[in-house]
Amino acid sequence: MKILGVTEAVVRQLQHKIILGELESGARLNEIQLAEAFGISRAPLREAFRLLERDRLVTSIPRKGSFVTPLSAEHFDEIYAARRMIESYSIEIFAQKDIRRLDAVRETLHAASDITIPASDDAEGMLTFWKTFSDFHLKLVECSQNSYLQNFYRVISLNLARCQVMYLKIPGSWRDSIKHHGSILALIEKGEYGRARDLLVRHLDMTLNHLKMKVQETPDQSVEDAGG
Amino acid sequence: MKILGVTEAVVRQLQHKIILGELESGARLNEIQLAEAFGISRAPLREAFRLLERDRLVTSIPRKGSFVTPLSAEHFDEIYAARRMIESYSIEIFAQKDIRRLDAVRETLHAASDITIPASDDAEGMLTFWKTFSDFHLKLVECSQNSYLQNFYRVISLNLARCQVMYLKIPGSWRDSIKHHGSILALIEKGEYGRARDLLVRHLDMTLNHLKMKVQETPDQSVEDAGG
DNA sequence: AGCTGTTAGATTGTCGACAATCCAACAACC
DNA sequence: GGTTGTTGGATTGTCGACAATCTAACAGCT
Repeated sequence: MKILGVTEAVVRQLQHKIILGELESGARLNEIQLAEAFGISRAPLREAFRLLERDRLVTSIPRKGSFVTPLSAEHFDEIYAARRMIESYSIEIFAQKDIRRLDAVRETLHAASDITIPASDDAEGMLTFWKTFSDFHLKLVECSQNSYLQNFYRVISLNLARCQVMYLKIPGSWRDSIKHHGSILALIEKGEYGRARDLLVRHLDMTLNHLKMKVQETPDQSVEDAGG
Repeated sequence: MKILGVTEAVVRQLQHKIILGELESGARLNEIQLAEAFGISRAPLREAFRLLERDRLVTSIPRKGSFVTPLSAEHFDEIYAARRMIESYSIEIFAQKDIRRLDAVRETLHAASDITIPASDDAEGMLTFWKTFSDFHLKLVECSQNSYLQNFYRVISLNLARCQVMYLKIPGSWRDSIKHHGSILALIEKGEYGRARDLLVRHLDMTLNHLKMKVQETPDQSVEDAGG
């Protein structure tokens, strides 16, 4: 129970709803309705919209309204291209700066290898599951010691989460991911940055392909009414 | 004279003030004072803050206030590293996708070659000067056809502008820049992407070095009171 | 019938006021 | 004298109401 921080709480809730798809891609976000639903006034809600807009989860059009940022198949390519770029760069940084702060990365990987795949209706489980995996890549990017990149990667990561929620249902591929992550980390530790980079890119491409296949299978999702 | 769009107008004005250094790095942004100065209420001003926060020009700390995002020498390195990464990537995309949409890039370059260096007290001139140059790089990034990258580059570009305002006073180096830009474009058009990339990186490194030298020369700036 | 102007409803934009919180100066105590 | 508790002012957070704007349905005209 929070004493204060209405905006913060609302941001987190909306964030989760958008990631989990409870608020559909492109859905209108009615200020009055949502304010009533959260039991707050419109002022902090609008603040929350701006924060979410910063993370590209919400798109506001002046005098028109705010919407859940649409996320189509083309965005998958963009997101993965951006990931490829940033994470490749991060590995290059290892080579250049000889950073040895991999403890945090290793920890996140360890956490990931223990986790179990959540059921499709287990929203909270899905979120922690996503967070665990995204943390590995995030820690990797943190090693670049570039705050701009970290910010950017956070945005990427959040939107990636929206994609991955669809992908989560594919069994087995997550086990492969954990293996890949381990191999990448091992290569970095051995100083074989080139091979680490290659494996990373291959891993990302594979994940992207799986994701796109999955989306092709289910071109239209059942529209769920999130009003009540 | 605008009929409506208070927030938009305020955003632009604050943006310019921050870029030009009229609002000092780290300066507190008092809501009441600024609202009065602009002749508006605090609501749209706060909205403006959130928008500027998205662009990393303003940093808000909950229940503490909003501040002009500090920009120290370390940020120069981060910004230029990010530029290097993104623009290198953009050139790689040329190689992969064989994009031939360079007309826009060429136009911006042409515009840049005509421009004259503004006087240090000519604020408007400085802004258009910056915009002209940043457009070249922005158009380059647009060729990547990745909206995430473009958004990110916009943020980079805005913060870069803050750096470059300091740099503007170095005569001659801008002429070099124009030459470099021309050479890079020519290499891309000839399909020599590797050399284009190398020149770009060299150009960025040189600019960064000039910038850092300039900053070293003037370690403390005269603090200007922007309150009245 | 199809198009355009009007109008009513809904929605966003803005405002001024109040409540909660933070900060700094001052006083009391060890 | 230094440290801690208190108190007042300043500032941010939140609210409800009004104004400006947009949307869409309806009526009137060609």
